[in-house]
Amino acid sequence: MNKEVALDGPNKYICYKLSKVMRKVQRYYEASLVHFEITPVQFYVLSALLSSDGMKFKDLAKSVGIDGSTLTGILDRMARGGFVERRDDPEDRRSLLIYLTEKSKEMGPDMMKLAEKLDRDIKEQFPGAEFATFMKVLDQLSETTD
Amino acid sequence: MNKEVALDGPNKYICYKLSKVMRKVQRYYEASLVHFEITPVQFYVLSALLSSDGMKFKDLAKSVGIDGSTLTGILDRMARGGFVERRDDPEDRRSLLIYLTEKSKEMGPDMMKLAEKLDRDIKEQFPGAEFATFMKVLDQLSETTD
DNA sequence: TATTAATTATTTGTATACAAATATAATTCA
DNA sequence: TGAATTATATTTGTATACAAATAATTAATA
Repeated sequence: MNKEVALDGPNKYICYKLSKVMRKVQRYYEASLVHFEITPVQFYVLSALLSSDGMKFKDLAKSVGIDGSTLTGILDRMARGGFVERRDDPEDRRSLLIYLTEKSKEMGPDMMKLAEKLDRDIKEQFPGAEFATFMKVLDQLSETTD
Repeated sequence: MNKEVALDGPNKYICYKLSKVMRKVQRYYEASLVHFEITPVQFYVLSALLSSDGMKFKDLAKSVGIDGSTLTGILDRMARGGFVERRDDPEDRRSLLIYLTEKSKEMGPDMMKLAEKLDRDIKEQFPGAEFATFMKVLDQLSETTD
């Protein structure tokens, strides 16, 4: 009678739960951001540049917390989509400065409003204190300098 | 004086925080699991099979919550590493049954003990009630049937 | 100053992750 | 029964993600 597939399987592990929820939330973002023809990760990069346009490649990578070799590909696709452009750094010929285009400066605020709405809709499902604790633990996990 | 890179950037978005923490915790798992020559995702698959060996491919994909096209590649690498083998399903020639090898049945419990230790070390950093709330929200997010 | 070090971004290789297309097999139903 | 539909796993294409190797440039130092 019991067609259940596993007793616990991987579901007890923190890392497994995190990745499962992360992928789910990411697909939720994707479904809305697709109207802007941008991916969640590209939106994070755009969002960092909205705070500080013209960052060095290296600082941008640090600011979104991803590896430089990953960022190279993301910027390739964002440039192809007309969201950013690379410019030479006049002070260091090894370095690149990353700038938003007019298009992304215009679209950026709408994307941010959308993302904020998605976050509100998620938050809404929980008692305020519960979700605050959730975010607090998340922040602390992201900060610990292991 | 202020060389900070961004005022907030993407860091206010739930999805961004989740992915950042998830990647960090995953790297933490990786660093230990590498001694078994297995990746975190492959360990989740192994863990599902430890609960129920010989599952159908389709049920295994559902059980670990990943797309079938992703699982195909994961099983290729796990078979190459000697952790699993595919067998024909005698009842349905379209279907495959996935079995653990002797090697993975032997190593499995040690991997689980290790993962449980990693989880304890994470949990330990927080007051019990806080972490319980964190896991509760995580579970609820993973279950909502959006 | 010339050689060595270190820094910066890219490339290459491997591993997820998913959508869409494909091939094979089982099921439906006309 | 035979054709159309459905189910199953794989393949292909695109997008992260990171480690290691590379190319170009700058900094350090002998």
